[in-house]
Amino acid sequence: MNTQMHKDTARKFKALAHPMRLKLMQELIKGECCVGEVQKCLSVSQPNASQHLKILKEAELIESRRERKKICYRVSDDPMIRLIKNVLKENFNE
Amino acid sequence: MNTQMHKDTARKFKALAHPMRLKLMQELIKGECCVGEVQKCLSVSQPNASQHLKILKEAELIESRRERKKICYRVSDDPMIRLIKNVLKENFNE
DNA sequence: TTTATATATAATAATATTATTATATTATTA
DNA sequence: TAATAATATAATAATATTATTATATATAAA
Repeated sequence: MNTQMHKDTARKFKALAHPMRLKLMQELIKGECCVGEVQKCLSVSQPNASQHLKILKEAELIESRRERKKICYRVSDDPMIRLIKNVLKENFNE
Repeated sequence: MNTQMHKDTARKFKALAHPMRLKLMQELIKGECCVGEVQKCLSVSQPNASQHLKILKEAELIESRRERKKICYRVSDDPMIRLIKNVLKENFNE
């Protein structure tokens, strides 16, 4: 009964526990996005997009790279990603 | 892009986004438990056990039945349960 | 019908999360 | 080097979550 593992796993679930961040993951699973694209796609303010991306990044669910002026985000190679894909498949037929 | 579905899914993730509730699910997946057993097993106060159980129940992840003086909780037949089992398998080898 | 047992709820203070607004950083272009 | 574009961070007020304490409810036993 490793409590640290429970904390880590709960942290990832917490990162996913927001409708906007779920939509965000859904988009990133389709393919890499920069912040501006996220903003447009989810109709959200720039700082809010940045904040939500940060939360997902801190949970190690996504990663980023710079491409000239833009920062591109993509899903990371985390076992949780496969599970999220399954959730999306079940709930959204994707 | 069904927003209601995103809300519902986020609600379930939110219910799972707490170390104690993860442990709780882990125990309930092993088999039905009454509140007193949960209390002992997780070393938590009686009201706190009740509150966490309530949150999982409202997310429709668990169900309950009365057995004389006790209330027994069990995992519900929700597609999310299978995913949680996979998470536990990956993270805890269970 | 009083007492004990098992669980739930209410009230609450401490902490965390959220969206918004303003500002800063970083990289490119003029 | 000044201006612009793209993104991040800081500050903050509103709201939500959390654990704790006290109290209530519901069932069973004496």
